[in-house]
Amino acid sequence: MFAINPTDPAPIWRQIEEGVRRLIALGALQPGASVPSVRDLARDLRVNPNTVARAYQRLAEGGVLSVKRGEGTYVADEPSVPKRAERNEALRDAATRYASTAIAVGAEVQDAVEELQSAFERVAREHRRHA
Amino acid sequence: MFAINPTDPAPIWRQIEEGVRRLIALGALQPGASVPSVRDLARDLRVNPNTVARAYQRLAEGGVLSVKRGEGTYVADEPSVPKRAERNEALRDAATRYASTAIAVGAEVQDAVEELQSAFERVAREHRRHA
DNA sequence: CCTACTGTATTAGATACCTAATACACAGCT
DNA sequence: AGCTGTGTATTAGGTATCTAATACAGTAGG
Repeated sequence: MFAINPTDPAPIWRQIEEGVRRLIALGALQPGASVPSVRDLARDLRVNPNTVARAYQRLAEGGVLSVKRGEGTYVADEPSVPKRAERNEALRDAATRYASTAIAVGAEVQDAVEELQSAFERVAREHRRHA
Repeated sequence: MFAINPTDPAPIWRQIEEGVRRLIALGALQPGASVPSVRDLARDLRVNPNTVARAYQRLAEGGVLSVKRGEGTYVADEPSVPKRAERNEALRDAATRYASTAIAVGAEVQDAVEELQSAFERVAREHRRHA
């Protein structure tokens, strides 16, 4: 699936939440597909089942996953996508954080852009592999 | 100086540390210049003095700031800059985080790049203002 | 000397997060 | 029915962060 980054200050449940959204956005997880069970993913990520459960619950609330209690969890038939406003806000926020640290380490815009493009390819490729 | 982002999962002391590095990298804080006192900056950022102190101490350890106890804190005469290796690693890490969330919200590379460029300008401009 | 400002240190409390260990309720399958 | 695998809930303990309040130590200036 994906990996947890221990150096990322973001809480693990949020990393999981984002990871699932990523897989769906990339098409690695199609609508109706089943996602790993809470315990399976927890073992896979070397993480506590409660943490995975928290991420799944948030995704279910957000209409991204569909939970069938006792049976399993699936990608919703029509996975809800963030509205344009929220989407732009999130993107802008993330861009600000990236730009801030880039400037702090003395990088130029060009460096940051190149590194970003590499990251895009790398993340996408990594996901299509384990799909 | 700069602002604290409450939505940023990074701890406040790290945001302060990065903020100071940013100001120096942009030339808004020249070598030898005095930085606000612990209490002043704390009041300015609406934050506890201990949190600011922690950031200053780390920056002093890193050779970025020079502390004169009882007198004040100043930008080091030759502010140490991260080595190329660490710098690239940090940039790469930050780029990965940005790319990850960008993909998660369904953004394309072009969108992410544009937003990044805007963020660069915005952050730089914001700093030169309050310099 | 005294006051006012520096950075520093300590203690305590609150909150968020993660882990671990148990349970419980539901679905599917033999 | 019994077993196994689902998601869910609860309790406890540990760690990191932030805040608040209070001191202590050093410097500058009236």
